[in-house]
Amino acid sequence: MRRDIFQAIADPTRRAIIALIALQALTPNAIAEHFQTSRQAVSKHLRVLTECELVTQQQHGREIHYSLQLERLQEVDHWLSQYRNLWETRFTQLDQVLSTLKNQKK
Amino acid sequence: MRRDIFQAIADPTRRAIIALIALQALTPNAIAEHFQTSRQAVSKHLRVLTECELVTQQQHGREIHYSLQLERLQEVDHWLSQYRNLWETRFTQLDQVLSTLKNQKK
DNA sequence: TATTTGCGAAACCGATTGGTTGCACATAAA
DNA sequence: TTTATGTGCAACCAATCGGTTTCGCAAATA
Repeated sequence: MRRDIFQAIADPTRRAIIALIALQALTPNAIAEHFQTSRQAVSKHLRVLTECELVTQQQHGREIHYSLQLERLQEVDHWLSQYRNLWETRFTQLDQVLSTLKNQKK
Repeated sequence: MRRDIFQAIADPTRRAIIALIALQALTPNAIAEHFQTSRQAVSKHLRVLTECELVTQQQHGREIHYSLQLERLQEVDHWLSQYRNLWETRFTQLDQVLSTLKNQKK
C-alpha cells in the first residue's frame, strides 16, 4: 500500500514514536512500554511508518530494532519551504514599509 | 472540537486548498471549481482548516472569502526543527569524520 | 528437548473520515 | 416582489483508522 508521510505524522502516537526512536533504535516492546497501549498497536503504527519509509528495521536475533530515517522528514520540510518563502516575504515587505516610513520622516 | 494541524494537513485535498488560497482569498465555490468534488465537500474541508485556525473567513455580502493563516504553519515548522537540528548535526559529525581522516593523511 | 520470549498477521470492533444529497436561509438580481 | 445565487448544516453512507484479542512461528533459554 502506498503511504503518505503527512498521513503518517498525523497521529500523535506515531509522532511520539518518532521522537522516541530519533536518538536510538528501539524494539516494539521497548516502545510500547512508553505508552498505555499494546505492543500490537505499536506494531501497527510501526508498519505505517515503515510503509512510508520513515523508519527502517534491523533484525538482531528475534529482536527487531526500529530506527528513524531522519532524511525522510525533509519531505515535510520541502513542502513547508514554499510557505516559508511566503511568510519571510511578508516580513520583508513589512521591513520595506517600515524603512519607507523611516525615510519619509527624514 | 479541538483540531490538530497535523491531522488537518494529512489530507491531500486540504493541502491543495492551502496551496490555492495561499496567495489570495477564495470563496468555497471558487475553490470547488479546482476539484472534481462538490462545494459541500470543500466546505467540510474548510471547516476542518478553520477549526485549527489554518484559515480565516471574511464575509463580503453573501460571499465568504477564505484566506490562509500562514503563520500557523510555523507550528509544523517548529515540530520539524527539533529533527532538523538532528540531521544537521549528523552532517556536522560527518564533516568532522572527514576532516579527521584528512588530518590523519597528512 | 521443552519452555519462554519477541514478533508479525489476522480477525474483529467502535469511532472517525471524506464524500454525497437535500435542505434552510440570507443576499443579490430580475 | 419574485427569482437566482452563495453558503452552512444535517443526515446518511462506505471506507478507513486505531485499538483489541488471538494465533502461529522463529529464536533464545532452561
